Amino acid sequence: MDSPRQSVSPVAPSAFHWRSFPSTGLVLNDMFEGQPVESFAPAQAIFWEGDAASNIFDVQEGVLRICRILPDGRRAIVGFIYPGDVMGVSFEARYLFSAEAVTKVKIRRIPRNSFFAQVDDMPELRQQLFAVLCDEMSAALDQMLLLGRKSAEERVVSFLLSVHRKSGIENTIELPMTRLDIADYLGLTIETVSRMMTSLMRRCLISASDKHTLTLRKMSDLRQIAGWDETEEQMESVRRAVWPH
Amino acid sequence: MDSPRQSVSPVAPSAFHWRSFPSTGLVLNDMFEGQPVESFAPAQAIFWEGDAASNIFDVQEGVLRICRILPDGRRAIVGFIYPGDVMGVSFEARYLFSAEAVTKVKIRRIPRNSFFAQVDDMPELRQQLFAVLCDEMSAALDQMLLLGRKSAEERVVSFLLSVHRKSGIENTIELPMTRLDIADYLGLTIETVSRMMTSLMRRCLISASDKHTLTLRKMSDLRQIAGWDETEEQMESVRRAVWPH
DNA sequence: CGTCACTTTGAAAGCTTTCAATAGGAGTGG
DNA sequence: CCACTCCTATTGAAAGCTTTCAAAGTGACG
Repeated sequence: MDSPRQSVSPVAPSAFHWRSFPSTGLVLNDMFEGQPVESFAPAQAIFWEGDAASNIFDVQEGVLRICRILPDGRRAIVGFIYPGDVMGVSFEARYLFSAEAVTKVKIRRIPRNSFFAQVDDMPELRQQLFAVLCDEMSAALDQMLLLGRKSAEERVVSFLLSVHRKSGIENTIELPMTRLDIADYLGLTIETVSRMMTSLMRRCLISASDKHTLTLRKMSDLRQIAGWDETEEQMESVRRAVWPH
Repeated sequence: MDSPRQSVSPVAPSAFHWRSFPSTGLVLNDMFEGQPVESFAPAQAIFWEGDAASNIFDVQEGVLRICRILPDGRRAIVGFIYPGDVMGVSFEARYLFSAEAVTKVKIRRIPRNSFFAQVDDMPELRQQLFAVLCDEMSAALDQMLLLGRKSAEERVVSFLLSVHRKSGIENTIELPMTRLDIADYLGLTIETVSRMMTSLMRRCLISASDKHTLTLRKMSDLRQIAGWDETEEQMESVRRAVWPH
């Protein structure tokens, strides 16, 4: 996937001029240098929704899930966090969601205060912070379309493709999360997720070496099922977040 | 609803100190002063998803819907925009969604370039821009939970309550959008929305003077149906976006 | 080899959608 | 002022997709 470093200096779309800063090459993740690395075991929580949002986190290894819970226990996973992602940059006084380790996870943290103080002073970091927020927003909009208007099969295939785009190697993807996590992410039940997987395998669109390692066999068919037309692919190339000036 | 002016200087949660700037009282909306006011008729589009994101908009009057469409025509409305909202602050080179007038709408626009140039130079505006983005993110997370895990009735009631919070007067709310808009916002069909409304009326939880003007009769019952417990109410008070320092 | 957690599969139930028809309202023209 | 049209909303009945409930299968671990 794109590291923040890569996403800051894309080919500039013609419509704008991009401000050029003295190229220190500083990226958000660098702010965490020198901080101790903390490890979390699978299922451990890093923070809970509603906690005072005292820290910003940099994920070095592993995968996290971020989720919201209804009073009666129903859960929605609103995103998965991969290495290189900066997490907890909500602007509110309290975290908007809980974060839990899916796999073993290594993170570093810095206090919100100093994170924002630094970002406030450095235009380069500021741009990146905006970029992060806008990438998150873009992903959130995609997810709303998925949850509101896609069928179970479309949701599962969309998910597989998005994992592939983020962390796929060749045509194989790793799904470190459980079926329950996937279900809560897609607004389905574990049974439905399982059935859709089975159905895709029977049709040879995917195959599984083990339950958490899949191979995507027919990308173009899968893309069509997910509703990822060429337009969407096109969009990808311009969804590099940048600060116009 | 809260104007940006109000949301910038809330009671500070105890965990942080808030940077105090020379109080110019400048708000994002002020950046649009002097710009001509443009009018749009209901159903007119202000911009389309994928258009070059050349402008930022300030909504003075009316209500807009912002939506995404699947290749086959299925539509998801990802939000409604009310007066005072600033729209189009995506960070990408192209708009992430289409914006269409629900009612007659009056807007002003400024070029992205100058919007960001100004914001970049003024810490006060910067904070507000972050605030806007984070409010949007918070709303997006709420919506994902709604779409992924709430029943039809819970969705409709949640919607009514959120409209009430944004623009309710006493216990009455205006729903300028059609049932189709509401359905596309809630991931339902118009028939289901209609049935839920009918059901709520039969139980005297709401009543309607006309199809677009409702009275919420039993707020606490409605809140319970929507899954808005006291915790959530509590959250509201700390969801005033601010820049920690 | 037994336990436990996760996953898969089957069958029935349930909720929402689809299809179809009716009703209500605003605007137009005779 | 009424008839007519169009669009939106409501209501009913049947269909469909996903969920729920239940049971069996799989794999990691002690």
